[in-house]
Amino acid sequence: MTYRLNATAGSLLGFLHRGPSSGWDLLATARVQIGQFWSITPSQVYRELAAMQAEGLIVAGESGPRDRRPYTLTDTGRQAFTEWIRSEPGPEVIRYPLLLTVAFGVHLEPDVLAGFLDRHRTEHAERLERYREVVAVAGGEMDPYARATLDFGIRYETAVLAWFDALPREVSARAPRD
Amino acid sequence: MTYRLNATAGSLLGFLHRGPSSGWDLLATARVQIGQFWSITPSQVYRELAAMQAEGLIVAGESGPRDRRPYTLTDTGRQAFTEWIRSEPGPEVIRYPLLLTVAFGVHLEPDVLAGFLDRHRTEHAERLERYREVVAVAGGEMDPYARATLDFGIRYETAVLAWFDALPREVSARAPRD
DNA sequence: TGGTACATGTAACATGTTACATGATTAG
DNA sequence: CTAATCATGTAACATGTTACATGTACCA
Repeated sequence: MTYRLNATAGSLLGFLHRGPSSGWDLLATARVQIGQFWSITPSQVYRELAAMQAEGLIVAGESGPRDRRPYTLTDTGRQAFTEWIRSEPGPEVIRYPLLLTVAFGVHLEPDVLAGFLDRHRTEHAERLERYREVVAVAGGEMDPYARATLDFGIRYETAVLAWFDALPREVSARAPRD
Repeated sequence: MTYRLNATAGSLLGFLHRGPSSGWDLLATARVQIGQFWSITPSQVYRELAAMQAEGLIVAGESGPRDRRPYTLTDTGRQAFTEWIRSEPGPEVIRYPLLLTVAFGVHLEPDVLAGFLDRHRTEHAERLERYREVVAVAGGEMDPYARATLDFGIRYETAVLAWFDALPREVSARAPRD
């Protein structure tokens, strides 16, 4: 029985297949590649790396400049990753506090709710814009898997924007003042 | 400074505005009303209820049949809820393990990945079906806020299904066997 | 009258978040 | 030479998950 990986640890191992890398770099990579649907904080990265090293899934190399400590995948780690990636992915979890606010919108001043909706809509629009730029710039040479997850992001943001725009006045309108 | 609520606790207080209710019933209500974008387990409910009672946001009534213990909102609780609902909703969090699997799809046998995709697609299709039925049955008399969150679910599931269907063969196809 | 679903909870653990501490290096 | 950023990490806490324990009421 090998060490049971959680999804965050599994992803880190996945990135280590590309070669040795430091926690800092892994964090940056993760944020770019899977950040849209799998958030990761620095603490988590270092915690998982420490745990995985203790289990022998990775080994730390000599620390380089600025204490950069490159981690390398071991055979045990490779095996653990393979096991993880082959296991049935767990259920999707969406936690969208804005929707809670909407759900209890009766208890909220229309102006306040409208403000929340505005800000969140803007954020989604910006994200969509960013994804589209990535496709425009790098779309051609992306591998089909990365491309598929990016496409998910684009479709998701598009759908969310359409939702914002279809919201009935009672929900989204600021109270008229005159 | 009143007690700082988390979103789960805030939602429970929100439901208590409709009248006293037991933990069990709150759980059922939450699963129906906000379960699509805010998962809740029994443990959480009882833990938050205990904490909120300790803070005086709610009071437990006489336990009825089967130990049902109805909780009632206090004025302090009402105030805490108002404060919570008026606070800027936090960022959205999506955690979709299937997308991690896709992202690392290079390391996975095509058949296995195709199987995962199949099962998840089915689940999304079923969910969409369920939402549509709710609209068909209760759509008319739903309040616009509940309707808006349900609409979010419908648009989300629709977009996800479209994503599944647009996946390129390299990603979604089972290896041809012959 | 025996099984099933109801109803509340506790304990242990896994994961995620926030805040902070520390020192190294680089850019201006 | 000094401020900003890089890079690693720890500590404390909040939240979420899983497994289990306990007893109650209803229904066949």
